[in-house]
Amino acid sequence: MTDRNRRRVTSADVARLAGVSRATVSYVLNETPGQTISADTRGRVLDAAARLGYAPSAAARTLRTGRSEVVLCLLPDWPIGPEVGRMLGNLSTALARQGLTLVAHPGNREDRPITEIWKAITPAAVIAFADFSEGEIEAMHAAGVALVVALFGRGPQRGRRELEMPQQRVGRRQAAHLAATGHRRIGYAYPDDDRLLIFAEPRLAGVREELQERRLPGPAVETVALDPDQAADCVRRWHAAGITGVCAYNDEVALAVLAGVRKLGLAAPADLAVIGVDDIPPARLAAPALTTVTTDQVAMASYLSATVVAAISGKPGPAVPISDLIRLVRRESA
Amino acid sequence: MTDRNRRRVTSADVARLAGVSRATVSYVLNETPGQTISADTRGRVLDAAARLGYAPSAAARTLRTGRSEVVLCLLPDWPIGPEVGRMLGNLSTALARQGLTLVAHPGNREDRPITEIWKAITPAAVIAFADFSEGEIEAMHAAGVALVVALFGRGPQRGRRELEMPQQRVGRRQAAHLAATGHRRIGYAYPDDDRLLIFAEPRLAGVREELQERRLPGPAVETVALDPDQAADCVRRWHAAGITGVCAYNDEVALAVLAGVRKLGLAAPADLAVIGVDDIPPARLAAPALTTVTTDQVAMASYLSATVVAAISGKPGPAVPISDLIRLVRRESA
DNA sequence: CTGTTAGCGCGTTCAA
DNA sequence: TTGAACGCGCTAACAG
Repeated sequence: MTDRNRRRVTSADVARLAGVSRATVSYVLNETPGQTISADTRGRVLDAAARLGYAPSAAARTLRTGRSEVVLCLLPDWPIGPEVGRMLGNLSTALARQGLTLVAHPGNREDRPITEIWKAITPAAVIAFADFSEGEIEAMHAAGVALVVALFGRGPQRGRRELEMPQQRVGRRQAAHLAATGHRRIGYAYPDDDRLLIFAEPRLAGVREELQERRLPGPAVETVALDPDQAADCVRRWHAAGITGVCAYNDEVALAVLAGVRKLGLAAPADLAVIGVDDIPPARLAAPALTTVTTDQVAMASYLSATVVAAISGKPGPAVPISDLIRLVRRESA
Repeated sequence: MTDRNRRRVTSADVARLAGVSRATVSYVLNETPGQTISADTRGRVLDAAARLGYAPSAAARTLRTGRSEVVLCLLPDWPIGPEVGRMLGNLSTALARQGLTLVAHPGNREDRPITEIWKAITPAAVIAFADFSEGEIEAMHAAGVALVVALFGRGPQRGRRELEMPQQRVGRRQAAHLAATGHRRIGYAYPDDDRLLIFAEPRLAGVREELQERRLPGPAVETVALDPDQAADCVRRWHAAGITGVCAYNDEVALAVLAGVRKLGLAAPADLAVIGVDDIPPARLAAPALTTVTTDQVAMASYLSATVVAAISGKPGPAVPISDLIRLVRRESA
């Protein structure tokens, strides 16, 4: 039944079967405003298209309109967890509502330069976790990419820094909770992976700010690896220094701290309170259940989506929604 | 300095600056075999292209050649963890070596149908986690997609089932370890999420097979939610039924079982041995450290990549590498 | 109001 | 090394 090696079905095929011109097909299928097509013709075209299984060539359309409906997200080269996954899902949904398709490119550092990637896609916009170089932004605009957004990154840059502020607030929230529950000497568990620095720096900065505002001493920073023994060493040092509460970079690091605490025969939060970030599933399954801070991914995604849509259509983006983005999930560890 | 609203740089611009025809530009830039271009001309073209920052339009190229360099991966709508992330990264690298660009689409079920997605991309191949319907496969081929691969799925289907077998082996490996360490009555911790069924079924089937071969009673299956209390109920039932070892669907479920064990004041592996799948970072940080089974993502990715590349070029794919894909990470819980 | 003709957008490739 | 046609959908201009 199915012819294996037939040509693509084009709008010309539909036109032929419907007995109309290609232009008419286009008008009907796109519901072009300002064009009046009789219900009869409409029906014939629609019918023919359905019968043939017509799918317009994205390439041709993109070529003609100079704009694709695709938004490209360049993923960071560090391991992406469920949080990023959720965020992408939400963003995808939000963009889909605007007729945009989100695709993500998993960026391994050994891969060819990102140039190759957007060249192959011709996206309407590019969203990345790290900064772009001036040259890259240059080149993308030259290639017709409307918008380039960097989610995180340091240094003066033309790309917007849409999500950096929330990251700092995450840190502040952690510190605030610890301070509010009576902790005075606080530690920070920094991740053992340079690639996470774009996230870790603003979070740590947030902790610093919060402590400063409350006139508490700055955090005792330890780099903690995802290993019970190494984490135990850090815990020992914190304990010896009179630290009673620790903000961890994320839940995984917090879990490592908890493992260290257990290893030393100590208890959380009695000997050391621990608070993470993300609320990954294992957090509530830890011993003790991990207190953590999450961001409202749905709100974040729809904000980001609005920014992208606005920028593509040349309008100014929405204001950053500062409130209610961050939530504390209080469990047992702090 | 940078003109904000200039036109795209096209091959015509390069041709003009280099003082040659567009055809020549194309030949030089693509290093078309069978064409002889003088070193001088070559140099001028290359130089002009670089000076203008020329990036060929992917859309035009795709339109003309009828084939894009993009491989689209349709992600499942369940939360993707670090394992899938790693796999995508590896696959991306492997495909990049072949000149293909991998992009992933995070598929939320509320999104528009997948049709919209490949229409917007025109990929050379589509890889998906779940099965496609006959109609979808039909439509994709009609739209010029060369290859459609379903990674998992049940039912007779034209799409290949490239990774299903390894999943069964994962289950077998879990059961084999438990059996080898003296367990006779074994439980299976099934995930509390219907969307995971495509993974869960083959894994459970693998456990069943292994037990059957060893003439042991079939697994006592419990659906365990990611919640300490509910997990404790399951553990209680297992314990009462004389089950001494449990294979969990994945590490998260295993962590839940472990939480249940602790909750009841029992100990792992003394009262109940637990073995997971994936080796997520929290696994080694659990109490006790979780024994688990992993698959060699790099090998898997390069195998999958080879399959895609072969199929795109019309050659038969490589054989499934059955050996050394699955590794046991033995820690304390089993 | 209905629908058609014609040409564009851009890289590729055959025939000259 | 080049002119010219092609792949496919969009849309301004135009004719019934």
